[in-house]
Amino acid sequence: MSRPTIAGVARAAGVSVASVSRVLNGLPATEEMGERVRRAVEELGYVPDSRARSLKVGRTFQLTLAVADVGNPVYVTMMRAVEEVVSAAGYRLVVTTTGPDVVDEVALVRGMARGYADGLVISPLRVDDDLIKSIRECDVPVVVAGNVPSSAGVDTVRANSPKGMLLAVEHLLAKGRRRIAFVNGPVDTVPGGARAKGFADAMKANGLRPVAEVEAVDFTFAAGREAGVELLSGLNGAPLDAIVAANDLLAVGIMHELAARGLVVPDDVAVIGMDDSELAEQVFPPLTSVNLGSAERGRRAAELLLARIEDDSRTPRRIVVQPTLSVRRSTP
Amino acid sequence: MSRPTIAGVARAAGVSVASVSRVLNGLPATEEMGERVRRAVEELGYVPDSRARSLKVGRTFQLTLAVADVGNPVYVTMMRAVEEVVSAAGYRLVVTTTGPDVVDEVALVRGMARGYADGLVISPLRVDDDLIKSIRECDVPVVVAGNVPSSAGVDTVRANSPKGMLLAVEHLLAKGRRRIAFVNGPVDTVPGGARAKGFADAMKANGLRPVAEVEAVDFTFAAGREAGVELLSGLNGAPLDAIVAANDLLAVGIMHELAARGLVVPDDVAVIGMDDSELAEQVFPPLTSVNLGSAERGRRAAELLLARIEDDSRTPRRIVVQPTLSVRRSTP
DNA sequence: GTCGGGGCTGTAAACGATTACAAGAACGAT
DNA sequence: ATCGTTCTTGTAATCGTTTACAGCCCCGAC
Repeated sequence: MSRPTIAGVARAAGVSVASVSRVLNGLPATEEMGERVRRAVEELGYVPDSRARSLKVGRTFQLTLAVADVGNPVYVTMMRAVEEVVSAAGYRLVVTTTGPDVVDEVALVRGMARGYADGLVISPLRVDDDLIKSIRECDVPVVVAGNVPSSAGVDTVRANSPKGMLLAVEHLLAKGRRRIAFVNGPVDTVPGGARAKGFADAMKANGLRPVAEVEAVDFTFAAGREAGVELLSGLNGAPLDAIVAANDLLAVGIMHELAARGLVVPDDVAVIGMDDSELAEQVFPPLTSVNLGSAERGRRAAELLLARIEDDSRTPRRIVVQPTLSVRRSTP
Repeated sequence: MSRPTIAGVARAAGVSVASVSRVLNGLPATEEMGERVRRAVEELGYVPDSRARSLKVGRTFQLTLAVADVGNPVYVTMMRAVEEVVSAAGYRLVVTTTGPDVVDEVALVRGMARGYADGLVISPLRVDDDLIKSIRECDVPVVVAGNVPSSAGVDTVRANSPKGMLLAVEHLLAKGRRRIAFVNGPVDTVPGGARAKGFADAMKANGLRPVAEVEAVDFTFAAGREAGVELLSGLNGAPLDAIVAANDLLAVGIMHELAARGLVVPDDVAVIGMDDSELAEQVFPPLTSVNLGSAERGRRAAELLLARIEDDSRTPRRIVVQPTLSVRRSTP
């Protein structure tokens, strides 16, 4: 009554287990052998046990994508891209979420050694030495979608935040907006840090000083809204005509707070987000957003992972994908 | 150089593999034994291989959640709820996406027999006899988050769409809107079918006839926008003061098309979505939406799954969770 | 007719854990 | 001193596959 094993199939077909295995894996066998085995398989409804199989062959044909927060629409873009590449290569993709804490990320990477998957793409929110160390020591290949120091010696695919910030700031300038505020996520995160620096540099390069800067508690919509409150009530009458947000969710949160105060986007205040996620085109007005290439990063990360699985001796690569600006109606 | 096995640890500690296993699993052992084993484990950086372990014990301690489209925000709500329950019970959650085709769903369910996970929560978009059959024959417990005929004899947790539609229609009526159109997703899907019937009944119960009905090609934002075009240009001047959409993404797509034609929500046309996903509060104006209890359905589904894993002989349960209405500003 | 070679096929040994069973040690009761 | 418990530890079987190796059969060449 319970699940048939390969031994059961062998018995039913009157052949050896080795032959069953061979037929199932497409190794040479006589026509008759193939027929008998296939019939027995069909009859018993046999399905090979992947645990036993991967124990023996040492591969699971599963790849893992780990992201911090499934609610952030930037990850769905990335997820789709990764999924496409890995499934074309014959792997299943499993997605897990780590949450915002680096200890959970470390635990996840360490856990990969248990043999859950053949490789991991991780997009870490926070990075510390422990995480780097665990990645380097990990027995399965890991590629990082995000920025880690090149000294770490791991495969990475990252965005060019500074360039992205430059696109944002210069777009605003071109539209005549010079009183720019910045809403960032936590600056102790990888994207938060990169964007803080990128924004500061972009402003300086254009001889501007930010009207205000506020740091949201995380990269969520609710945090954006709160940051909007803080920003707008902290102005004390200082003029403001544009806001750059560190991601789309924050931008959207801010837009709500602007609306609540009767300010209209983009006439009174222009808003630019980052990530160019699906959300950017869904909100109203549609959000101008810096496309940091999430889809391409996902694709490249997946390709890198597959290549490393193929050949683990390759020297680590560091790919950076360039941003573009998706102009929509939240800027003039 | 390669990964240490339990045998290596045993050798290093000068004890037997059985003792190592026992210590690691918290079975009784002397203080000294525990100490030696732990030291060897630490020293070698040993991590048990989960494949071997689950081959032997017959459990993977992984649970799978399968959804049609990770881009649909209703699933992130559900995902969060499921995650919470299963991780509290000591399981890892892996999320996979099936796509819109029933054959892929069937393949997924059949594939569960390979031992990837100890159980499955599936939220199928389309259901046919094959799918039901594969669920019943599946060697691991499956619970369906969605509507399947009670004759199927499987655990299900479903929403009460008809009741939800009633809430929507009666809310509009209470606000004085009587010229109501309906935008549905594909009517050959489970939610599409349920909502079509629910809407028709709700209208009839209130003595109303729909101004128009259109069927989008799927449940995405883009499809909503297209459906909006079709709806609005097909009116031929018929008066319209409210639209009910079968989910939030469709509703948002429609709102964009309304805006493009200079119609303002809710003054000219009220819009109601369904699912009450995070998107509903993120768009502008915030979307009134029927909360079909995705979070609770996720939670209940996960609990049902755990219960069935515990005791497979329980008779199948069918839970239905009741809707509520989240009133926001897209209705007057 | 014998021998060599090339395919198929079967037997059995892995893979890395858990666990039933047996054996040994320690200890108290008689 | 002997016996019986109880507690700890080790040996070996087992989970369900894959695959190295050896055996077999058949065929063609000498």
